[in-house]
Amino acid sequence: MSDNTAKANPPVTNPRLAKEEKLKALLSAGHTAYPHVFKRSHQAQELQNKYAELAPGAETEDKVAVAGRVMSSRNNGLFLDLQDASGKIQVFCHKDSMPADQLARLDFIDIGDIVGARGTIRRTPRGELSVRAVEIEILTKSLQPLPEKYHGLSDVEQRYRQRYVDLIMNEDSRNVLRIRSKIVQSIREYMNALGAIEVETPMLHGIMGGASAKPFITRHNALDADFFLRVAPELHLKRLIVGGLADVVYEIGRCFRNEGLSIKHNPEFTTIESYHAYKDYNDIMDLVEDLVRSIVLKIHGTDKVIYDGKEIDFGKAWPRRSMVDLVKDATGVDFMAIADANDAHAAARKLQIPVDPKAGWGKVVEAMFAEKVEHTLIQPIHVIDLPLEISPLAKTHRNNDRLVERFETYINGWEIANAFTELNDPKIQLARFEEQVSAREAGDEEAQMLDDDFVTALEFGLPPTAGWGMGIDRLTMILTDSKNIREVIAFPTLKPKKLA
RNA sequence: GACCGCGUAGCUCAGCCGGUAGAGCACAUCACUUUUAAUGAUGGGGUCGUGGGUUCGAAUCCCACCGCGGUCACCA
Repeated sequence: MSDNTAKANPPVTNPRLAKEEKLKALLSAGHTAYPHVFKRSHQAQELQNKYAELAPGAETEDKVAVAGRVMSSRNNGLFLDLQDASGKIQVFCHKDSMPADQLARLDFIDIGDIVGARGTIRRTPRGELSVRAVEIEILTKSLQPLPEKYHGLSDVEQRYRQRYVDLIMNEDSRNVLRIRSKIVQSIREYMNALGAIEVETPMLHGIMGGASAKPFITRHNALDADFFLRVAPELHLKRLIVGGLADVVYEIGRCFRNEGLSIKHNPEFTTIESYHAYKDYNDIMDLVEDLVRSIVLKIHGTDKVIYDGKEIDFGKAWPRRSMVDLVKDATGVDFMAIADANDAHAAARKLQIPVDPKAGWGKVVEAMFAEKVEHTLIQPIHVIDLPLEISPLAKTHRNNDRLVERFETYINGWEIANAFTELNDPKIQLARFEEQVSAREAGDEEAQMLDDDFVTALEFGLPPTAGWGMGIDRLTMILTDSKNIREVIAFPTLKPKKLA
């Protein structure tokens, strides 16, 4: 208003308030802070590529229009660094190139604002490709101060809670999520090329099944019913094979497990699961190996990847070793020579590995594997022929009734994929479900529930089928050298901030 | 869930054997028209995570709580 009011107010020094003041000034000067559109001619990286050979000091008449966020400003706005989704380009705002009214707009522009600039391409004598601006325009006024330009945003909590700030500031964060997108896209392309069809099955399940896990429970009001958020899409996908929808179906989507968080576990995570009629687990081993190798090649251009300083070689043929053999290599104990659970427990005690006293032979073997073998499996390997006891949905091994035709693929000591020849005998499936129910009643919260309708589906007839699932988050971690699963998830689960 | 560590300005960090809070960036004003973390001068900005305790006095010591990270346990 009057000069008096202006003088009465102390100078605005809070960065946030200063931006509000500048917004007001911008509006009173007759500009808009949020115009509807700006016609760009190029992205920054396109120009960097197109003019890669332009010599320092060279001026062109080539007119371009660029837009992006102002990441830094030097010499009083003479040089602005614009960042767009492709990269960066400098905007050069010289008084000799800009009409006075355009030059005056610089007063309203802050670091963090999104601006558009029109002008000609040049390379400065110091070698920086620049747009010599004739016109400049605020496309979006930013009201929040950006983190410090040199160190950026490093506070882990804030990076995840305000991922948009992290993405503005950290190219590494942008790259990880971009690679994740490419991985998912590569999987789709691969599956579609097989003639598979992509499907979507329910996330709200009335019965928990498809994996051993603790579920989230939620409520549908109108139906007055509780639902489980799915722990796996498995049982629905097999129903689609029963229905003959396609010989190969796959789903890429979220699963939810109500368990602990860790650098390898987020409560919601993404898997691909796929089912293949008239195939067995041997076929799936070939498929998983070929698929993963092709993704690695597409992402990295080589079949070798460095994770945490270790080279992982996806190129060589992946070994196929039985779980019991691997345990034998690591411990000297041949569990196939051990007939019953008591002897298995005795062997575990001798190896000083704690095991749940209720565990049967199969769970003891699994515990030995988890303790002695798992972490050593850095290079890709298919661990095959797992105990039946821990595999209620897999078909009994054709040569050994204590085992199933199942494999887990390990890379970097982590289970990346899990697959089996599907159990399709409805009577055996019913019996396996009943064992799960008993385990549940005995206190095993992760045991599955009896899915009657799934048994009915099997009674209609599931063709010989093999299926598999793969954790996309973990694969992405390995391919982006990420040490924490939260890095590969745009918005990882965090405890909600309590309101004061 | 258990244990260990961390929480100071918008951001990155000092300060922590108790004596009433500092730097750089950012912000404001000024100077400067070929910079690259631009530069120089001046200035403003803090419930030191929250609550309680010990003390003449607490960012600093103690306790509880909240949030985050790491390790372990369960799990993909």
